[in-house]
Amino acid sequence: MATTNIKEVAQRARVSVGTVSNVLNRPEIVSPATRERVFDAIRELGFVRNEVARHLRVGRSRTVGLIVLDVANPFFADVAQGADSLADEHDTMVVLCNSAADPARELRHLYQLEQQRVMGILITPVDAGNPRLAELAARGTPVVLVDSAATGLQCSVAVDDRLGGHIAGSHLIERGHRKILFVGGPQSIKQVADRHAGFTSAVTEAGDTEPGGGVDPGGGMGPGGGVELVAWFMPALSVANGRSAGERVAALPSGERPTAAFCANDLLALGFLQAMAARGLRVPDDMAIVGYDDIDFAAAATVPLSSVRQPRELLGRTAIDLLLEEVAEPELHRHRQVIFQPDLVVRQSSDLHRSPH
Amino acid sequence: MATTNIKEVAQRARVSVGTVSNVLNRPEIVSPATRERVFDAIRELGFVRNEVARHLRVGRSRTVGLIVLDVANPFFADVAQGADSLADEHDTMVVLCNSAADPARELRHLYQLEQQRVMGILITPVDAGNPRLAELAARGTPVVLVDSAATGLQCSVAVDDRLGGHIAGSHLIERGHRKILFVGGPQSIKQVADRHAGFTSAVTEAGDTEPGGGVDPGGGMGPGGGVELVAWFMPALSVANGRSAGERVAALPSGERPTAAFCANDLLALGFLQAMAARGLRVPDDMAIVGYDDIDFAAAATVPLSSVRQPRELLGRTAIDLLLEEVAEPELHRHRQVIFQPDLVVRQSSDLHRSPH
DNA sequence: TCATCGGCTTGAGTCGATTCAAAAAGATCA
DNA sequence: TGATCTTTTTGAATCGACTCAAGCCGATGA
Repeated sequence: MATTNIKEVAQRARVSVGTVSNVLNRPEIVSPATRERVFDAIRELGFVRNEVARHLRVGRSRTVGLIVLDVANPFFADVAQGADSLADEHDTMVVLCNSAADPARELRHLYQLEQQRVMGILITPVDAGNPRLAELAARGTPVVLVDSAATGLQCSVAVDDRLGGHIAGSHLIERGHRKILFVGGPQSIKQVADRHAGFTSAVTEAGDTEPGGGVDPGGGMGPGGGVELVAWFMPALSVANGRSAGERVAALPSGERPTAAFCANDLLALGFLQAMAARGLRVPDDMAIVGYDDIDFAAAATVPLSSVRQPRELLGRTAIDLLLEEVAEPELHRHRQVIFQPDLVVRQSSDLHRSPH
Repeated sequence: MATTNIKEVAQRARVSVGTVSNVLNRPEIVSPATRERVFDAIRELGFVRNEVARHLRVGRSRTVGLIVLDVANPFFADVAQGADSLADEHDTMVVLCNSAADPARELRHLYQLEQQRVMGILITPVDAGNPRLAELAARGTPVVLVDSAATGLQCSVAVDDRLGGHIAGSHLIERGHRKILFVGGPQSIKQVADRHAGFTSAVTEAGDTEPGGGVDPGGGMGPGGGVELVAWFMPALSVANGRSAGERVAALPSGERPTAAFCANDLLALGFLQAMAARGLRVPDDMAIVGYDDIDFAAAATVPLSSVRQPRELLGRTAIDLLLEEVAEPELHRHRQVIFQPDLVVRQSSDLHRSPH
């Protein structure tokens, strides 16, 4: 380890360590001649400042942790990109961590980041009610919830998932579907629960205006005159789980089979779509599909996918913005909950103009 | 900032700071009674060890930097996941950084990571010949090249890109194509150059055995009896660039238009495929397509995409492995270059059995 | 009772950069 | 030339945890 330190630089430039530090941090207070000598020494020795020591002394870090549910999901990649771009403008580094929706991994990352004394943590929590998050904040590490609304104890940026679910539901009902499947992930994930709730509410409203319509919003596949709803909660929001949900649906007798599916994210939807193709069901004729997130691949799918769009990069940027605001004035800071509106991008996968059956 | 330190813990437990440190690092040498008292104090105060101070003192960090060309590309997400999983087993943290194929961003990240005195850096360099990488290693931060072969100055893990290009080229020629387009990214990216070179070599070999075949491997669209090759190098390996290449090709008169395209990665290929659909060209009938990386979305595309598959997670795991090996015994360590073999997954996008024309 | 020994605990010194009061050097003016 | 400012530079103290030589203590054996 041939790491040069500030002391060697000082020796070489024939000044004190204090002066080298000044050159590094407030060059304007050092005389030009000295400053040049120090710069020369830095260059000759290949000196790179030890940020660890600096951090220990000043107590303030220049890195932010971002913990997401799934790095392999392009949605989060875009959120991360948004966060990174704004952080960069503030000379701050974002370290991206993957909880893979596993509470134990999430906890480990939280602990590691706290040990590192990062400036703050942006997190899409596995479980938004996790008391550890509040404890973290209390111990001095600000936390911003991303894609998940907070309850006042911390800042958050989110997209209205209930509204998104509602939009998707209304769209499918409007297109004439009367038996609709919701494909979700673990209900403990708030996004899943909210999208499902919004979706259900759309169905309920439709049932109210439906003449003689009996609605079954809860799940289960009972008979009923109005809109029938089934909900399946898969163990993860992945392509593979979407595929297995699709296969399960395709195996149903065509009379019992829903005519449309709303998937809680695009990965599920893409897997679901693959299963349809594999089982010879036509999309949207036999099965309409709406996804969520509108990742770039949604438009490039076997059948271009309708999807609820969220402002992905803006989510990331706003989260960093809230964090920087909190760090800049911890006293004055009032926690804020920012909520964006999603919108639906209709593509071929749900765009059947005639009513099915 | 209510951060408790080891001193407060010591006071509360009525022991010295040295003892608290011992409890933290070698609990077995502390008597059970004292140990318990200290653990109690830690719990009561909510003490979390300051990794920054620890790192400064012991000089060794427990984090590794991973700089990739594009976090939004699922290929790199999978590499990162592989790295993360092995690092986790060694109680080490991976911080993921995105260079976005921009040398300036890459440089900034290298600098930040060196300042943080990370244990080492895994990087998919924008320019593998960058002398900064060797300098970094010389100054004490080990570097492992990922998805890019090194020349002996450092460790590397890669997949044989020339071979991958060759496999793709042979496949298309075998399927009867005689006018083939290569869609690449910046030639400065080694993966692009190698895939192109391998691809060209496949064509050249085919030309040699072709009766009377004049081959034009370099690019340009001159006439010739054998296999004709065109190469377009787009500014980035993205879906958008693939789309614009596709539109450009679709605009050609059908006589001049290639019948097949090999794209340097799947993002390009997916964009290219979208453009074909938009312009009403059938895949694979009017245009066969082969991509590279075999990301999960390739199989889910409008027309399932043939693609050259790489062992993505294994790349990441192996990179961490090499790094840990180097860090464990810096003296004994001999740099190694690990190379994996790619293979082709044939799907519908290139699977036309009759010869085109 | 005293010397010896092993098991625990102590606390000063250290890692590298920053800070700031104080000293030194330089500039200005009478 | 000396007094008075102003501009630069200095170096000791500091951040929090780790290390290790030295000390303490109780037990054991003579």
